[in-house]
Amino acid sequence: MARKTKAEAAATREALLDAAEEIFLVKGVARTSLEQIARHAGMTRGAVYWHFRNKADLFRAMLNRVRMPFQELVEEIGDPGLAEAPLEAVRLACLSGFERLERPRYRRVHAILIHHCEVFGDIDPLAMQNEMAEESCGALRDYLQCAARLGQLREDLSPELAAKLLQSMLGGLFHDWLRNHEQFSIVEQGMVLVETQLSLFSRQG
Amino acid sequence: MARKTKAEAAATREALLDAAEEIFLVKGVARTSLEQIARHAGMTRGAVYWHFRNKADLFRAMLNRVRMPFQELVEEIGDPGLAEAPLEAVRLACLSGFERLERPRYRRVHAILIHHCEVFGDIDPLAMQNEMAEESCGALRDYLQCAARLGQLREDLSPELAAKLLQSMLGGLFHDWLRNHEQFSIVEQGMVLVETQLSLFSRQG
DNA sequence: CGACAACCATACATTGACGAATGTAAAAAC
DNA sequence: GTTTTTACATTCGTCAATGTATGGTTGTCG
Repeated sequence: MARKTKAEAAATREALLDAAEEIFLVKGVARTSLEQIARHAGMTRGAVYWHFRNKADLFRAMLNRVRMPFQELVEEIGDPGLAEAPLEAVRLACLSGFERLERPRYRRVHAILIHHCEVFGDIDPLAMQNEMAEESCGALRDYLQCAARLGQLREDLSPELAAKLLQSMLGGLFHDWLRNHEQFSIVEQGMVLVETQLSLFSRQG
Repeated sequence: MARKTKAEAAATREALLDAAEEIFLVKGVARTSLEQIARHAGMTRGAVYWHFRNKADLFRAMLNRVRMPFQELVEEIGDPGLAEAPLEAVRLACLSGFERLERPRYRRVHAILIHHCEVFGDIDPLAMQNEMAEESCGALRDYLQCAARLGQLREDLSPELAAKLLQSMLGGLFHDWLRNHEQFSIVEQGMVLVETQLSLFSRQG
């Protein structure tokens, strides 16, 4: 095959990743061959093995397009008055996260990671989920501890417990929605749940 | 090979299912061959193909050993005074469910279904999870509606919303614990979360 | 304006899992 | 006691997927 220009080569790389997302989501990671991915992108396996060493490498590249640490969601808001309103910061961060998840690429990749892949090669999706969970839980705990210091939490509720409650609820919602996103809108439903949960946490709930 | 007695044959069938559970949990369903299952049970693939038509059939048989509908958990309690205390009924049902999950067989099979298998053959684990989720959510809604009629819920909280909140929280807890059960005890941690959530729901929280 | 290396297609070798066919020895049935 | 069936073990053909080696253009850089 003839050599492509650098931009064209980068485009076929993205096309391969797009095709992988779509097929992984439908057939699962284990049951999709590199041949199917290549054909769906209008290429052959040669292109795949040029851009990626193997399926695990391709999988990692797919994940790297959608990294979304929790801290980024808060910084993304950029409101400087949030240090005194940690509960509102959590609310806005959830909103920001939900809106991102509605973008097809984010939704698909997270659905694949959580619901459509097993361990394979040197990839351990459960370990990745553990990292994500611990990171978000830690961030939530920080904000709720801050809220507790400011007296914005019920006195009979420890911030650690509230953080775990909220994190479990968010995780459950996340899983449910990723299982089939057509059942409900995660922005609408999620914000209703987050707001009622936070109002139950707050002093004058 | 020599023929075994009926009891011995049933025992090897169970041994094959036990072996499948253990290996599925470690290597994932897709990456374990029937050969590995048979060898781990001290048999060969011939035994597997005698007792099961194929891998999907074996998988279904594995699931059938641990069916646990939500309603059963309530009936299992058998306390007749529960019609007037629906929140307590929910609490006890959660306790009963948590205790069951700590039994290795239940824990392993659910972990496999949720975290260690993709679609394969005519098996769709996500559809099964959907059924489980809708069933438990429906049951929770019934109990919380009952609680609302009895005036045991905060007036500013609809029972439907409370049910979704609780169901999401339980689902998140469920997923987190099944991901690695050594992180915490689901009976202890789960009951703390359920009780605080229910107390936040109740009128004099 | 060459020469090289990038970009991808094609062909080939290897692996390993499945499923079916067949063998067999003992338990059940009569 | 003979026959039949059960409960496996063994073997083998097939096929799909992987990985590698190789070839052929054509951008791109000195």
